[in-house]
Parts: sequence; structure tokens; C-alpha cells
Amino acid sequence: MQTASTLFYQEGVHTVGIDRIIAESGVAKMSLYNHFKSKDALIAAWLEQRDANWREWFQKTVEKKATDPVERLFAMFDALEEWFSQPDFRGCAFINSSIELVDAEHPGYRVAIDHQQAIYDYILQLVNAAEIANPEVVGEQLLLLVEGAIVVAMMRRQPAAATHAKAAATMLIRGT
Amino acid sequence: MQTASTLFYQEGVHTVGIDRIIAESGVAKMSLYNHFKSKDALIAAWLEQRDANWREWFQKTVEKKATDPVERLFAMFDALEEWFSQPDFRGCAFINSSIELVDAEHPGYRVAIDHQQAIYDYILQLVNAAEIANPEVVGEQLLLLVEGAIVVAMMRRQPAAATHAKAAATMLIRGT
DNA sequence: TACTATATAGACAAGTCTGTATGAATTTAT
DNA sequence: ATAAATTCATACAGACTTGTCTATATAGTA
Repeated sequence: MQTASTLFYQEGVHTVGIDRIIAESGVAKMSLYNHFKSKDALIAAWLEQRDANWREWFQKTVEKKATDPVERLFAMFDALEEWFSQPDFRGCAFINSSIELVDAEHPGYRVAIDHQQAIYDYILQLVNAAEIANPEVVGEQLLLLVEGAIVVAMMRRQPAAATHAKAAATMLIRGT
Repeated sequence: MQTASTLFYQEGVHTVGIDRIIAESGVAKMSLYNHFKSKDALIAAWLEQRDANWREWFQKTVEKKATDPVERLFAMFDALEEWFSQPDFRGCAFINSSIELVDAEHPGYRVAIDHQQAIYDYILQLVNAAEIANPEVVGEQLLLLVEGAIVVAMMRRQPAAATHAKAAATMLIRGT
């Protein structure tokens, strides 16, 4: 699973084959198929695990950087910048997978969609805690900045998008 | 090429095979390989054509909606909303392709990266025409809103992201 | 009319992929 | 220590992929 995780994230679920996973992990093919009934099931399990891990990391990092609700909203973008700066950063696994898994019936597709909604829910929670007017609207706008920063940082391969997103968020929240 | 264009955009460059393209287009396989030396070359040609078409449509639409530079910046998001509302909207072909074409050496990869830069260049041009302070910074922020709106609209399958992006852009530019 | 490109249809090669079958080795539990 | 469960290594089936080859048909031009 660990091998599958890094390979799927680094090279995409479509280009990485089962043979590659078993070769680099040293696990026999039958052992893999004993734990996951198909490659699609493995992909779904990976996405679910990554969803839990990523969101825990993100929230823990944000809440460690600041206690004030407004400051935590800004801290989101500092956390993003940390993420973007990691040498193995290759964008959001859930955006990437939702694009690769064209079929909406794929067991991993819903996980990817729900991940973005979970991010929005977390943002909305912080916006509400900060007692900002029109919380849903501001929450949607901040979500756009988060997702936009991820995409731009991925394609440009530089983490500066987080800084610009943070500045824009400051403008949206504080008006300065 | 027309068949390849719709298939690649709708279902992704990886899942659509050569056989599918020749079957739905009625073109013989050797004719296709006579015009494009490989599938990768066909993908690159498709991206280049779509880049030209999309940017022409986008700029024409924006410049038709408004003449004032500031209003044109806002009109970008109205154009996006039109795009998002098309029933066959499936996100940005260049974001999608840059994710599917993991290899940076792929002939189509650079086209995808350059496309985003071309969008930024256009935004910057409008920002400069509007004589906004810190044009590069504001341009980057607007790019985040554009790219974020595309991703969110794609995953949610609803065009409301454009409206939220426009409101955020208004706040960034006008402060209200 | 005759020649030259180009298009067509389909078989084919060589490789990829997922998933299954099999028997031996190894670990775990009693 | 013996039995049970799991893992390993490998071969294999069947379906898929891209790209080539061949032989026929069609269109344009001198």
C-alpha cells in the first residue's frame, strides 16, 4: 500500500500498473489480490487513506500555526506553501484522480469529489468561527483560492502561488 | 482531428485509443498515421489547436462583453460561466492533459504549461490596461481565481464557481 | 487515357495490461 | 512440533494497446 501510494501519486493511477507495484514493493501478486479484489479497489483504498491522512495533516498544521480563527484562515495558505515546497509535490491527488478516473462510477471517484467538499466544510467551519459575514460566500471564494493555488503551483512547479493566494485571502477577509 | 478532439476532451487522452478514433471518424488507420507520426503527435497537435481556439474564443467573448479594461476583467468570469454551463464541459483540457501526460518530455506537455502562462499574460495585459497598482500581483491573484473556478466547476459539475470568482475579483480590484 | 498520390480495409506483430492458477516456501498458531 | 494459514514466485489466459504491412480502391493531373 505504501508503494502503491507513492507510485499512484507520483505517476498517476493510470500509468502505474500492478506489476510495477508488486515489483517495487516485493509483495507477491496473489498477496495483493488477496487484500484488494481489484486494482480499482486498491485505488479507492489509497484515496480513502490519503484523504484521511492529508486532511489530518492540513488541519493539524493549520491549528498549530494559529489559534485565532481569522489567523487560521490565513495559516491555511502557509500550510499549502509547505506542501507545495516538498520536492515530491505533484498536485492534489484527488483532482488528479478525478481527471484520470473519467468514469463517475469508479469507486474512487466519489472519494475524490467528497475530499474537495470536506475541504470546503473545513474552510466554512473556520469562517463561521471567525464570525465573518456571508460565511458561505466567503467560504466558496477561499476554496477557489485554495484549489487555484494547488493547480498553479503544480503546473508552474513553484510554491509562490500560496503567497499570492494568502494575499488575496487577506483582501477578501480584511479588505486590505 | 475533430473526432479526436471531442474524444480526447470528453474521455481523456489516455483512455481513448487510436482504434476508437478511427472507428468513430471513419478514417483509415494508415491515413491517420500518414498525417500524424504517432498518437503522442496527435495529442500535441490537438492541444495546440485547442489552445488557439480556446484563447481566441475567450478573448473575443471578453472583449465583446465590455470595453472598459476593468469591466473586461470582470467579463472574464462571465465568459467562464458560459463555458462552465455547456453540457459537454469537462474542465480545462490543459490542466487535464498535464495531469495525464505525467512525462514532462511529452510533446504536448509544454503546450499545456504554456497555455496557462498565456492566460496569465492576457490577464496581465488587461490589468495593465486598467492601470491597477501592483499589476503582477493582482494578475497572479486573478489567475488563481480563474484556475480555481475551472477546477471547482469541473468537480462539482455546476457553474456557480464563476459567480463566486467574479465576486472575489471585484473585491480584489475595487475593494468592495 | 495513363500515371501518381492518397485513402481504405483489415490482418498482423509485439508489447502492455489485469486477474487467475499452481505449487513450493515461510510464517503463525496451537 | 505439528497443523493451518499466509506468502512467494512464476506461468498463464485473455483482452487491450500502438504501430506496421499489404493489397485494393479512389481521386487528381498531364
